[in-house]
Amino acid sequence: MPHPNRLPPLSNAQLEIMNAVWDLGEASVSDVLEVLTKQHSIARNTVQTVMTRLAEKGWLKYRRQGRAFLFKAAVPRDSTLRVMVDRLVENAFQGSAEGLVLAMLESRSLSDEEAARIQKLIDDARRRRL
Amino acid sequence: MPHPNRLPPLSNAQLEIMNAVWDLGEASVSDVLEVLTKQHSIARNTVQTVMTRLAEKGWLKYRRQGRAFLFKAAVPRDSTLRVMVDRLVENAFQGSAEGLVLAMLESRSLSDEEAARIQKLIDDARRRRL
DNA sequence: TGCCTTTGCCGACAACTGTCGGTAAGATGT
DNA sequence: ACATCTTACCGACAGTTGTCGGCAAAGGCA
Repeated sequence: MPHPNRLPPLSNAQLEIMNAVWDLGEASVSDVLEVLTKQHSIARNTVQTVMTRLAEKGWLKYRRQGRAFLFKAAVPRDSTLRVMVDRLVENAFQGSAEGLVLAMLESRSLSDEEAARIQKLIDDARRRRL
Repeated sequence: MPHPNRLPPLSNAQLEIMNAVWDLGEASVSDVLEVLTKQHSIARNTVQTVMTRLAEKGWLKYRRQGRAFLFKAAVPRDSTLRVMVDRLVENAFQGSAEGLVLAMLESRSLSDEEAARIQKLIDDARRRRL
């Protein structure tokens, strides 16, 4: 179970594929292709190539099933997301998580309902920790 | 004043340089080099190349001053950071800002003091908005 | 048996990135 | 005037990414 810190960062296209695999649990190239084509046009071989490269790098593992391969994520989604956020905080916000939240608040993409839910989230987390 | 949405995403090395330029306001290659070498070893030409390419892409603008060039960010830092966060929320958290906050909370990199300050931040923002 | 579909494999390619070296032209100091 | 320093300019190179095409084997169907 490699830690995502040791792995190179995921590009957007790679993340899309990882998301599909995380959602599906175990998936063939065709399965992932099916998911992705719902979002935008993409060739089978593109998916194949990216998945192979993700496996080479340790993001995916796979096993044969008959003639095809079934891929599974080699790294859990949540730890990967944590690392991504940590990196963003570190690189873009000089380590200030507040800075990140501030940026979210300034962006219209955060509604008041969401802000309220987030507050509750933090509230609960703090209560649990103290 | 291009909007960062129209610009290709910044890699890590590029972000480091943008950070230096944002901090300095207006900076020559040497100025940026000086800042970066405090963090890690890097050749002058590396900085030069990356800055030139950032200018080609519209992240930086520049003017001559004597023999050298002075660069300025062509895009404000805050809107760039907003876009970066929005993209992360979109691509990694399927649009859920809560998901991002949850990831931060799960990560040890968020102390309780920070959590408290963040709560206050959201509190203030909500009060101002309502 | 012969054809169509699915799938893997190999290779390709242009773009971008991070990294720098070499050269040469001005600016500066002695 | 000469040596040194600073800086821009040009070019290079290996690695990664996103994108796919073509071929061939394996399996299923008429």
